[in-house]
Amino acid sequence: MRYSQQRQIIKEILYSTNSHPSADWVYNKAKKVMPSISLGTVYRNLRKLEEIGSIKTIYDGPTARYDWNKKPHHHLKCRVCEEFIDVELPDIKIKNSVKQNFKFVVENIDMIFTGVCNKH
Amino acid sequence: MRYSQQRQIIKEILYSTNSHPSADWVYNKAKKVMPSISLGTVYRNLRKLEEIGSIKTIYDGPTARYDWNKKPHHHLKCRVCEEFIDVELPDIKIKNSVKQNFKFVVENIDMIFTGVCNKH
DNA sequence: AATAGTAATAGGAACGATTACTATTTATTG
DNA sequence: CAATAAATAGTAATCGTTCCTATTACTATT
Repeated sequence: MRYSQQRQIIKEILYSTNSHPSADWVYNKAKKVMPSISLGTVYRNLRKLEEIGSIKTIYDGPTARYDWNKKPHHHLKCRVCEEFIDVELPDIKIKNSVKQNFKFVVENIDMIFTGVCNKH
Repeated sequence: MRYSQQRQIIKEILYSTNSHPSADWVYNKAKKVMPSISLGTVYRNLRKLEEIGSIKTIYDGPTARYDWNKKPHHHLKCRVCEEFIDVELPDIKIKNSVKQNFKFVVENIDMIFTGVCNKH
């Protein structure tokens, strides 16, 4: 994959926040650095960054959000401030329970805990 | 809320399957019973059924799926057959762990286990 | 430094899922 | 059975995302 300034900017924006932003948020931030950047470029590069394993995609209802944190982890979603908070939780037991009880080979677990965070 | 035949049909379709169907799937099934039904009516009534607590909505990427099973439960998603399978799992421990370690009041937990089911 | 080759871009059209709008129909209630 | 208001069908609009295409810009080679 060839270097591109646009992709570099997008990557830096993602790596500078914990807010698990949407593509549109990234696009608006990127426009401040490079006004000519297009939304399609943002989507294409987010997909590429995901492909090469630089970022992860999480889904918040119908919209995708992007996360630089590649360590396996789950998310707390505060319904007051709408923030996503990363949490590393031991999920081995629950994974094994699913494997044994349902003969289902688990490859990935997504957990979203919705509630109220400690700021409220 | 006033009775409507359309809503009744939609509800019956949902309650007759375990496949966690999308709005479009419900629409196509409903058309077989009532050819004049419109897609907007399906969406409006799915929303209403959710509002009054008759069904639950789960998100599969950009598309919503609807579930008559109101008992708290999680989902296994087979990446081969694309089926969603309901599972009741004890999540009290993990919930308390989140509460204690992150001072986060958990109101709801959504877990999606992606992998391969026992048919493959 | 100029060139060729090709990957990446900007901008806009297209797409799938969903919601909004509006004139018409239909359930409910006196 | 007539009045009223909620629900509908059909269609336009919206949202998030992907696709398309002519143009631009990295990079390797001269």
